[in-house]
Amino acid sequence: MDFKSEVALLLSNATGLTRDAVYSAIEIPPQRELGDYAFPCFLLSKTLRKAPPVIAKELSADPALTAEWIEKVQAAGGYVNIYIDHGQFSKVILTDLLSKGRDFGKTDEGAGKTVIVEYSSPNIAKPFHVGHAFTTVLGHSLSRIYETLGYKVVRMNHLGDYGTQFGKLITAFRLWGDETALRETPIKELLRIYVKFHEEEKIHPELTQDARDNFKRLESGAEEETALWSAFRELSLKEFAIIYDRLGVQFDNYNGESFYSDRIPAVVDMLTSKGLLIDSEGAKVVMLDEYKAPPCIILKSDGTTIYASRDIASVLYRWDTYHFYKNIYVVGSPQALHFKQVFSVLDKAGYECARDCVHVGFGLVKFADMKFSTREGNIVVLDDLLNESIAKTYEIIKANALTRNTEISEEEIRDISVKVGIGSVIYTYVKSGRERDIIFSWEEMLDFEGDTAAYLIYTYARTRSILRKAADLGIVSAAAGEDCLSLLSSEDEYEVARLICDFPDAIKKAQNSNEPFMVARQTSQIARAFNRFYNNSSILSGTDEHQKRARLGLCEAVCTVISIGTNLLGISVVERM
RNA sequence: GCGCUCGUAGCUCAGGGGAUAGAGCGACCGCCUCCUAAGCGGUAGGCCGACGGUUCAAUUCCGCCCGGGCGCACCA
Repeated sequence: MDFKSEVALLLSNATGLTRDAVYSAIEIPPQRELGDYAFPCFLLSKTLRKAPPVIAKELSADPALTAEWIEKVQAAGGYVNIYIDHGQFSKVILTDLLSKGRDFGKTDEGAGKTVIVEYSSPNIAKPFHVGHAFTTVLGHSLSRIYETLGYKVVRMNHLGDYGTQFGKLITAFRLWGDETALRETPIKELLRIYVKFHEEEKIHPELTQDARDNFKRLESGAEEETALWSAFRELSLKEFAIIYDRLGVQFDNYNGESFYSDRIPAVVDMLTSKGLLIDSEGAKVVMLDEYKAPPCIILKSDGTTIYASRDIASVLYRWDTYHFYKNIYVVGSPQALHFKQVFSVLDKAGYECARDCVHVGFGLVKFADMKFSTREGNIVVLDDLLNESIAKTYEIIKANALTRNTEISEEEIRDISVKVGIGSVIYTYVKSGRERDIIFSWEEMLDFEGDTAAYLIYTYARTRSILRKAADLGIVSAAAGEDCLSLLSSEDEYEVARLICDFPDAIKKAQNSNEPFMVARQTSQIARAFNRFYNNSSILSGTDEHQKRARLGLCEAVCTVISIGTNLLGISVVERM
């Protein structure tokens, strides 16, 4: 039973408005004292030609607005405030959750639809930095959110694995490469020779031509060059795999730029045959004035292709292969124009699927007083960030275990540190709207009392601890549908139930706007409400058996929701901390 | 110059036509003989960047301006 839509039904009967119209007009009052649902009467004042407060008064006395779960209906200014029976509300929502368990929030609204999520997409032979982590974390979370709503998700890692830099790498490796180093620390070695190439190039300009020739040979499939390129790619990928493993991320395929390169000529042919390709300053472009965008370059003046052409090829390939419902690109906001151009070109060429392509942008990653021994330039490598976070988390947990004198093994402390340390980094990426720049600050992200992963994980561990204790005491949690659940009618208990009730909706909103933070926010609100309840009420030490079992049921419900929420964000929880 | 985006509490961020604008951090004051005090409560703190417009109602929508960020053809 959905209380809001039941309220809408009653109001619809009383007012003559459609149920949908009422449903969308219903508000949640700003103060608890004002009831649980409110209907603003302003929109009726014109047709009824009465003042809103008058309408509210009349409506609140309407016999149509009665039900056994409605406590009272009260007019307040231009609003009709509806007070529902909190115990019954709690029982209904907890019954729903307890019967579904980890499936709570799942729907099949996406059944039969395929969503492609392109994310992560690092460059081969380059370090994986904190910007890559942003797309990786977002894309991973979005994938899980879509899956929860029944969509089939294809996770694509569009690797930067092609282009003239590979000619340079081949040249450089033949001159200065170290086989052993390449195998041990591939990216470090590749970066080393890449940097050396650029230094040497200044003194020996002939290297540039050699690199170009190598890339040309690679493009035409020459055996030696292809073998080297392939080795660079595979070894880099092996190193990325370690990072993905740490983040708990996986992909369905790694079709990068190289994969699409031989599909570009078809794009050029298609655009040519449709008469969209125009000569401009030596390059071939598609004009996009009607889309209020600058021309999109398809072929450079030297006749070679450019990233826009590759992205167009990839959309067409994906459409042919998956007939996607949505094709999502989790790529930094600065590339907004590029995607607008790519999608516009496809739209202009008559491809309807262009409208189902969406660029999900995100902001910059910044640091507040963090000292990193940055290896190259001012990029921060993700591994360094994770290691540092884990180390600092370890110190905090270790210190706390000592002061609290808990018996906890060194091994377990290490395990908790890894999960909380990595979770803290992930949470920083998903705690606010993705378009915002984010700032890493140890003080903030590792504050165990703030809006952080640690707080969330701690709350989860706390619910687990209570559930374990209850099992020891032989107290059985209330099951779905049990009447004792309606004992959960206090302010604190109702607040938790209400927030849990909104959780599935938060997942849908997150999907709709491609904003994982909506799940993060709802989850953290539930955790906070639970801690308030925990602080004010004793769960296991009461005298009323029914109440104990009901409260334990609430505890179990919160445990389940936090576990679902953190899982959707890609954060791991621990049994105790 | 054009385009996109943002401007809300000291800081980091939610909200998004409607009833007294919220949360976390920080500051101040409190709460453990009791299930994890890594918790909780309270207080202080806002002309929601400025000005106009639409509306019964604007922090929210529209316009203009100011300020920050980003992007504007052969890199990705």
